[in-house]
Amino acid sequence: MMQESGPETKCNDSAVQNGGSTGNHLLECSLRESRSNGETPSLEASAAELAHFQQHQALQVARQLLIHQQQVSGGKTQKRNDKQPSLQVPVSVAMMTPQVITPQQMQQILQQQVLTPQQLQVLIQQQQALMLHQQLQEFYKKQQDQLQLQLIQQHAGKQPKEHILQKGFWLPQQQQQQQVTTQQLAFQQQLLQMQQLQQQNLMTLQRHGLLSLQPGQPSLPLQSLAQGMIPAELQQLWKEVTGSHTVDDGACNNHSSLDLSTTCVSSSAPHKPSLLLNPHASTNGQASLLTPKRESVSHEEYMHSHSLYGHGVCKWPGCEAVCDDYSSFLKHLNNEHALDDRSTAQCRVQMQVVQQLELQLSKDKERLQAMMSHLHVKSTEPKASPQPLNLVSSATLSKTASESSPQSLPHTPTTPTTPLTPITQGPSVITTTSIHNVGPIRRRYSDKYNVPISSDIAQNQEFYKNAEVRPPFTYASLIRQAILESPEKQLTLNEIYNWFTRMFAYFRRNAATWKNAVRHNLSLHKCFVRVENVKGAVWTVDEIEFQKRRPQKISGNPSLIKNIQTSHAYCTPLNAALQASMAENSIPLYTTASMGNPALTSLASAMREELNGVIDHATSNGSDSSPGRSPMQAMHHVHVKEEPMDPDDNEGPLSLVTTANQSPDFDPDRDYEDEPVNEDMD
DNA sequence: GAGGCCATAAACAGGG
DNA sequence: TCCCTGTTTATGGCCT
Repeated sequence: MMQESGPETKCNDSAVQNGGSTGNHLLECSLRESRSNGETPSLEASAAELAHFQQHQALQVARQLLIHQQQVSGGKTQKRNDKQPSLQVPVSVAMMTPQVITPQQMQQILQQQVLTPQQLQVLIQQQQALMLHQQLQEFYKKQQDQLQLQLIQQHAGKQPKEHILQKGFWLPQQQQQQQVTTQQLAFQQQLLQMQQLQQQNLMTLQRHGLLSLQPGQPSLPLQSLAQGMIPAELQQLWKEVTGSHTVDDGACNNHSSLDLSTTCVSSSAPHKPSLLLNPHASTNGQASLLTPKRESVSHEEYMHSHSLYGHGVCKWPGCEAVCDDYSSFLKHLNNEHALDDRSTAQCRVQMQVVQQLELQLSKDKERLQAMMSHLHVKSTEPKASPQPLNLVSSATLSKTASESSPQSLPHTPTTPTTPLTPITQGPSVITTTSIHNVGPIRRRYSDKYNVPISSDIAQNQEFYKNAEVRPPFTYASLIRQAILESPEKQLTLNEIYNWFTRMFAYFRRNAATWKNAVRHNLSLHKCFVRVENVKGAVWTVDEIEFQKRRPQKISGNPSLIKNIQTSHAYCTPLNAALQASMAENSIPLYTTASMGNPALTSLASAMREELNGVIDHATSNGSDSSPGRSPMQAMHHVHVKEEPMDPDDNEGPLSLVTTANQSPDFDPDRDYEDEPVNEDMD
């Protein structure tokens, strides 16, 4: 009745002409499939209704995306008859990639290795967003035309015969006319409903973490939604670059719907979703709201791909609810973080955080460029890895990791996360190596140097847990940290092993090697005391011995002092710069910044610790200048809690119990020993 | 170049 | 016998 063959064929053709992207192709397949079900005239009406419904679904998503783009591009009032083909590229995208890059150009970029995988990912996502936008513009326009045409046809009653199928019976003529009017009303109601749903969907997108992107990435939900619509070449390129597990884009699985099924699906009839957003390229291990349930992809693979879920904990800002498995997490997500005022407010806050981070990043990048140009420092790694913005020399991480891992551990720049700066593009920071050292260095830091191991581990806990990167600390420092983190300040050897494997992904390999080293260090260093226990033997830390390890040299060797001071002097202005930048961008340290944002939390923590260190450093220079106490010891003094000291002991911070467990990420009430340990990985 | 620190490897012994 | 734990020695790299 609706003469649907014409417009739909046009629509399909246009979809193919637009590059045959996966998403449109899926939609087209779906539409075509639905039409194929209604070949006989008697079924034409129902088929049309089905197609209508599917179009309605597709239109919802399309409009939702367009509206978001309108909001991004200036908050223009949405018009239902938005037929303007003008491409409103989001600012963040337009700034980066004003044009769609062809696959050939992308290939060229890849061959030239100008970009890091992270940069490439961002670029690809931007490209996806652009292409999706274009496709959706066109698709949406055609859908609008088609819908209007249908409305006009219904209204004018020009159909030769109106076969309205309702409940399986043919209606009399009066009922048919009434049905037409009813349809019109329903149609208008649907259109109104669409607008409401668009808003809901948008909020759901934010709720599902789409806006909690890493700094440097455009805060654009489209990039995730667009992942199913990239051209095959880009997908292939991206597969090659990231090696990420992607799902083959051949089959259309109706279970491959969205995590936001609560809105998209529930808002419609329980039909098979016609628009499938392909969960392609869970890029960078980062989250997408897409939680495909395809059988070809293991469920656990995607457990780690949801940015709101990690290590069995809901990462919704301020939540941290423990979810045993992914399904329980989803239940929790839908129950506890449903669309309400609170979640909406949190989303807004998160949006602001992301925006501020992006702003901060851009400013700091400019500042960095100015600094580097001023210092004539050659950009360390223009195509290289995201350097961790670690107060430890980031080069140490990679250097030591690569150096002492003959098994060629994957210390690639594409590790899941990096300390403090999960994704940065280009040289994020001037490392100490790039300034002070030329060539490889090998240095590991004990607590006696300028970086408290507790704070570093606490700040980069997730990084160390996930990335097989060697921590830049000695075995002795790590062992000590493990012992001091324990409630009773004593651990058995096996518990030390467990701490290593639990805290560091690096130590989940080559167990024989590092375990031997642990035993060796325990025996070798006098600071580790073996105490016979009822259950066996436990190891404790003799802080006196630990602090005495190299006091004379540090206090007596001017070069060492200078080195430490240099390091310290380097860290302090860095944090000052960070603080200034955050202040400049009005990022409160302990409010929104720390609200579920590990990066900012870490920054704040690092700055807090560093400021403590500076204060204490100044104090120690003045009053506490006892010989044998290194500047680091003085700094460390901030992080230690003095216990009743032996009055006869004048050796400085003796009998100290570090308060490492007061680090931001440490939960003193948490029984780490009860946690599952990767014993099987040995 | 010497000395120290550290990582790694290995041998060895004792106990469960 | 095997494994775990603990000790000791040797070697090499890196740094000061």
